[in-house]
Amino acid sequence: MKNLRLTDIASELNLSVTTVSKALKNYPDVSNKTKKRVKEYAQKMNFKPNSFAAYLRTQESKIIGVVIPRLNHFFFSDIIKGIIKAAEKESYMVIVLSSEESYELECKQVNRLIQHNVDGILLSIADSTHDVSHLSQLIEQKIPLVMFDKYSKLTTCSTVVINDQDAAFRAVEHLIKKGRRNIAHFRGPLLPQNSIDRFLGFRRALDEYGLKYRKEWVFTCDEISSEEGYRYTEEILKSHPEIDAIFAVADMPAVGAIKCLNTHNIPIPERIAVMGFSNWKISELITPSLSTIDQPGSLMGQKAFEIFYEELQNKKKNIPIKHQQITLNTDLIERESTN
Amino acid sequence: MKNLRLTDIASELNLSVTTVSKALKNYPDVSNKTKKRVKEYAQKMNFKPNSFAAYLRTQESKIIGVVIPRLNHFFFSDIIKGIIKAAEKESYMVIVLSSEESYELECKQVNRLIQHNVDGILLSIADSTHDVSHLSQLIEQKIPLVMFDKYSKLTTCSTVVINDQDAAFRAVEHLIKKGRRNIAHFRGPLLPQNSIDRFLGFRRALDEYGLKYRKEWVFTCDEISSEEGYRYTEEILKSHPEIDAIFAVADMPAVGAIKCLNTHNIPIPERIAVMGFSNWKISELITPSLSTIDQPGSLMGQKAFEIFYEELQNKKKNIPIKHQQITLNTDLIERESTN
DNA sequence: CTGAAAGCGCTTACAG
DNA sequence: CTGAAAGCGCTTACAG
Repeated sequence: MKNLRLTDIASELNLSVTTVSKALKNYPDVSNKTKKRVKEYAQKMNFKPNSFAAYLRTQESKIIGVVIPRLNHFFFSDIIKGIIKAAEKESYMVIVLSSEESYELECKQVNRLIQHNVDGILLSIADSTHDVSHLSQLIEQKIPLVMFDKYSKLTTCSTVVINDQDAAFRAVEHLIKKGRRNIAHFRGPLLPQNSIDRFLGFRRALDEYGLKYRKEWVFTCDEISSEEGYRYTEEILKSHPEIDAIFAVADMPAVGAIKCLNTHNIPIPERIAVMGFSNWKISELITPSLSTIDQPGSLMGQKAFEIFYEELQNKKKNIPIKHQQITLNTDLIERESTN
Repeated sequence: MKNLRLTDIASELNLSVTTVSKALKNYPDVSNKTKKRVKEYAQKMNFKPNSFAAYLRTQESKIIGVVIPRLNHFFFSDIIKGIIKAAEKESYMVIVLSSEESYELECKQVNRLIQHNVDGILLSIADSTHDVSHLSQLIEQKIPLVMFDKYSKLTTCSTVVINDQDAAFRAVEHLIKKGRRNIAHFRGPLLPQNSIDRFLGFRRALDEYGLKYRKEWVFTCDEISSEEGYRYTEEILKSHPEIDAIFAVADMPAVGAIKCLNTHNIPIPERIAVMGFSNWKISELITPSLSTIDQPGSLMGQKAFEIFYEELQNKKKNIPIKHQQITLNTDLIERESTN
């Protein structure tokens, strides 16, 4: 049982391939009667045009590529889910590739996708990406590019992000309102915009509430791992006993902090409150449960696809493309670790 | 900058398209000198043949489809990672689709992949799949199918699995050796083979160690969620105070159990020991950390791809396909929840 | 309103 | 050893 071809339908219905093709695509110069016949038969036989053959003519592959920094990462899985669902609605297939947070691999994956003639690329940049010429190249080739979550300000393309600075501000403000005055920050790596923005939100909250910024209370998590969170928390217990709250750039280091505090029998939040960022599943399951910022991953993926699709339609109609910068809302989730 | 075509290389080197194509594919009837010229130029220009055009002749799309029951699920992400890495080595692209544990959606996704001319399908069946004709159809169409993790005994295809019964046996044996005598089991849904096998492993351990099986100590987690684990643990505390250990079909219900015991200040493992299954990241991060069975997700994905690739090569050479049943090893991870 | 024909970029059987 | 030509399954400009 091979997939049905236009030729098969044509000979079955005693029509030409041309007419069948046009009927299926609703060309105005085909009689309604013929259209009806063809469509009904195609429907019955579950005919789908061979996308590879179609591509050769239309240069549209009906495939998009997605490049994310990590595959086995809850937040990105959520985004992928949103992308795949949105893509399904427009009969798009999704090829997923990972940069493993490596700049070189990111370049390579982008090139692989170009070679495979994807209609567009949705991408979240790797932490180590310092140069964006592989992305500018996409813009030049007029391949729609949408960046999500982790983006670069240097690339002129549409983006779907959250307001990291604002969300971080609210997270720290929450700690301050709970009476905390000596707040440490586990920040992310130096390069990515969102770890910078979360750090800036942290600083702005200190400023606005008249708390002094101490750079020795800022710890850099290059891996954004629970191990780093654990280690820095031990350091805090040893060398900075005055610290009464931790705001982490992500849930993983926050979970590491909680693990460390539990191990040392330090009461949370009485002695040290902990605030995460992302609202991974784990944050509600650990004891005590972790207060955090909820990021709408699936929605982010969905929006990213929708923008790509809009840009593609405009490109086909030769409408000049206006890049969009979409900022999604985040929610502060209060749980036991700060209450 | 469009992708380079054979025509471009041919005109650049004053050769025919035919010769260029043959040179690149190492046909014996092209002179070494020409081959060298062509290959060097192609290398320099980073030429990759357009896979869509190639497909039309060879019927090979260089794309495989993967269908998993859930996208944002740590274990499956791990498998996907293994698949993508292995696929990359053979220049294969991976299209990922989700069945969301729904039989209908699984059928639909398999059909979408066939329509898109994938060279093969790697699949883990949905919990609700009760009929496998959509899979038998693949075999009939000679589209290689490899099932991983969750498989059906009714489909004649290669599989990559773990020995669930044996792993479950060892998990329960571990609890028994720690002195537990009244062991509850949070089992998975009734249909999937691996929840059946884990249940059978549980029973066999009881039998071999002379413990009585009590069906009122078996609780079914249809969603395999932490919420179910939490709820059943409350029920145990209320109605079955003699229970001194829980063996859960997966980490999530086990984590729910720990959450519940923590909330009620029940000491773990002194009063109740808890054993999970899968070794998700979360299991080492909660307090107390969770003893569990480590499943090699990434390796499972890798093997699944490799088997598909082998079958495809054999199919091309018209070698009859021998299906392989691969069983990967699991490890028992002892952590605080049983020690 | 319908259809013959060209062409997308490859591969490969065939001719020279 | 090299190349002209056919053909994979579509789409679409063109002819009638």
